[in-house]
Amino acid sequence: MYCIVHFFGRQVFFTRIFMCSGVRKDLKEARRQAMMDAAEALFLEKGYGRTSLSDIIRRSKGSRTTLYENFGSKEGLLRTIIKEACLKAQQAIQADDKPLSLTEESLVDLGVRFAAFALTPMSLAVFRIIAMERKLIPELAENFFETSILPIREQLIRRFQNSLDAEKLPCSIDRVATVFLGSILGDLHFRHSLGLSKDTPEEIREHVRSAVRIFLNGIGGVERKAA
Amino acid sequence: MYCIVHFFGRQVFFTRIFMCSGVRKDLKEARRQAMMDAAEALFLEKGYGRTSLSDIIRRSKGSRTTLYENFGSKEGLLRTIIKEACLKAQQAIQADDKPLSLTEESLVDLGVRFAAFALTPMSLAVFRIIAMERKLIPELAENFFETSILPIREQLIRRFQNSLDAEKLPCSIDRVATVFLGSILGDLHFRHSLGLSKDTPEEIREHVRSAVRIFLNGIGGVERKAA
DNA sequence: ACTTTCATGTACTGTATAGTACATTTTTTC
DNA sequence: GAAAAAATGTACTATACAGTACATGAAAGT
Repeated sequence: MYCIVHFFGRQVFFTRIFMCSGVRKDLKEARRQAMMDAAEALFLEKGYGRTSLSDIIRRSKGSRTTLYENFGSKEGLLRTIIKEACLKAQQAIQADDKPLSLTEESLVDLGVRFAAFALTPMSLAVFRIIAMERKLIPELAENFFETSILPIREQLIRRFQNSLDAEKLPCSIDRVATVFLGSILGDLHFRHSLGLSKDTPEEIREHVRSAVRIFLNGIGGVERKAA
Repeated sequence: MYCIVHFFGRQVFFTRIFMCSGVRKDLKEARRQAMMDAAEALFLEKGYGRTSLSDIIRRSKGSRTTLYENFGSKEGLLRTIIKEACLKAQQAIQADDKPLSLTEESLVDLGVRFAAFALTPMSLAVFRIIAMERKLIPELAENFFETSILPIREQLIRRFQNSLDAEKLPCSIDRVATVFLGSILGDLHFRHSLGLSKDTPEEIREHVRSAVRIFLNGIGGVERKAA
């Protein structure tokens, strides 16, 4: 048995593999994975509509037949990619479930990790694709939201419920969490979605720090200043 | 002279017009406008990639030749539509330049008008299209940002400069304005871009009110609470 | 009224592409 | 080691579409 392994960026696949028995499934799986990697890369790069199956086949060094056996159609491939992306997002977020105290530093850290995740080329591309193809895959749009933003919001809500006096807040805990996340991500996500700017990690941290400061003041329960 | 006027939804165009002299230019302009209306509607509905020129020609009851004479190419048509949308946005925002005091009611009103504008099907569609085609029309992406978000932010910044003591703020005035707008729009725009939910005006107002309250507390300049 | 000019409509071309059918190669089974 | 089964590669089909060329028809000038 021998195999030739190609490296294409972060993408690994096998060709010309003469195997001992029982390895077939692995090969099939490897091909499938190679196709998904290629499709993912191309969808991120050019979007769903502009990516042709031939592109994907070329890049993955696979074949049309294999693609159709694994995914059934172009749409099937898209669904698989998006689902996988959601799964990855979920795992990344769960792995990131650090204990959270309501100090500036702690919230800034949470915010920066959240922003860093949401501004990943991957996250942005998935967002764009779903925004565009939302009529094709509406249930995956929900899935995306539920596995990316919602877990973080719920983590925040739990934390707030334990530490904040709901009576003294200017609005419900749910809204507090929503407003907080929005203030962190709103501007950044909007600009990055449009490909307008690529803020440095330092700039992002500074922005998040500003948002956190205003937020912590904001839920402090002191009387407002009118001008 | 007589003309037959067709109504197709909000779209008006003329066919079979036998005119007195000098009206030709008007007809040409009407045709051009009909095409832009049709293209706009279709781009909003199906996106740029999924809309074919034949669709647009059919819907506008115009002809291929006219389309190419007016816009040169499909991309030219897209550019025209986006530019026009930016222009409309700019006008809508300028018309909306009410005097602003830093009271809760005043900021809620501003926020609600801002959100209402940004969550318009039109605004969302333009956003989606630019996000998707940003590599085709990068300068229009900038243009979009500069004519939609930026004017409002600058209006806020001017207002803040007049009324707030920069020394007492937790961060620069620019960031204050950015964070404020983000806290209002972040969550709403994200969900609406994905087509996930259609909040009622009441819900939007409640959300904006929450954001404004937290914000006004937040810039109050009091010491933060740590937990 | 006749010609010129401009606007419009339509038929066509070349290309790209999703999906299918079949041929080829590799692995398993006996 | 030959036949069967499975996986893979490739050639093809049908279609959709952007863009072009040309034909048709109406208004303007004289």
